[in-house]
Amino acid sequence: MPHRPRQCSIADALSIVGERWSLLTLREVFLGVRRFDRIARNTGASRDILTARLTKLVETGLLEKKQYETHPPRYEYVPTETGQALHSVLLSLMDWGDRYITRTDPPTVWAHDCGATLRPVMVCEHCREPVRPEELTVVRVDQPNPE
Amino acid sequence: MPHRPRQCSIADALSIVGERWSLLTLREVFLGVRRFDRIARNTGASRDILTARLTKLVETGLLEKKQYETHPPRYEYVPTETGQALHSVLLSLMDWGDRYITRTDPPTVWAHDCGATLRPVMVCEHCREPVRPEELTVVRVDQPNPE
DNA sequence: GTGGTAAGTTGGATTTTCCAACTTACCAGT
DNA sequence: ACTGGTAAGTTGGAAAATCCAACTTACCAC
Repeated sequence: MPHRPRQCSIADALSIVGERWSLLTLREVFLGVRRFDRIARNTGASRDILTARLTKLVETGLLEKKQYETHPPRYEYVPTETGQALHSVLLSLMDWGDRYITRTDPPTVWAHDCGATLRPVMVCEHCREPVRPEELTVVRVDQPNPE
Repeated sequence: MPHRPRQCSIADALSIVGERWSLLTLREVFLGVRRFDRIARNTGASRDILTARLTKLVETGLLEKKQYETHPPRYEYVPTETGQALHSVLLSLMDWGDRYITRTDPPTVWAHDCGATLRPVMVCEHCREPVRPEELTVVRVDQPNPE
């Protein structure tokens, strides 16, 4: 019986943003840093790899490469709707890092338009209660290896 | 003036779970698959890399390695509280993948204890409204490169 | 003419990852 | 007793990804 990996949207997502520097590149873009040199400095990615990542993020439709000057040609990278939608993934990861890894004062703080400092909470759309892992059950899942 | 990368909890988080196979390994653990061979098959990770990842996840306190049999010794990996807390990051990533990448029927579906199929939504803890990127402002952020 | 900025590209070294085969130790069936 | 299967790795060598510093092109400012 052949074995295949589990079919899963997490794996699909990681095939787009799972390589090193992709998510930090998006972090910079979300913070408003949209040009090559600055993204390179702020992330620490080497320039050749950053070129590859930006190209991929453009090809996969997360960023758009816009020319903001013609002579000489200069570009900036702006998020598409698909790219924007990843913001909550980064907020989620940031919140986890804040709580369990960094442990000092959060290095980055966002304010919500409601006036409060943002504390992102994941809730169930239906009942609006926070999602706790122990209150979840798998309904359907790809089963690559029958028991 | 020396350049340093931005100090950030996303980077801190990725230093723990940003390598290839870490998040898929955690996905399996959250789905209840907690033994080496099965995790290897379901993720597709090669065995040596999986060994390294599991070791790191144990060392960083996301998983606990429990012996469930002594002769011969056999182990299983169970999430700690820190590990559990990553579940919402994976839900967030899964939701993004479902919506923008996979586009077919979601391969994995969770039910919430309230009875509904889970649709995870990120809200502001204070006002309980969904977090939309355009309603956020950076309050404080490490500035590695002064303008 | 000199220096600086922006957005890359290049070559070569280093590090990670992949892959298949091997190991140890037990159990189950014939 | 022998054969096959399972579990949890370990090993050696090849392949791929990443890192790094230097180079390029084209403009502008002094």
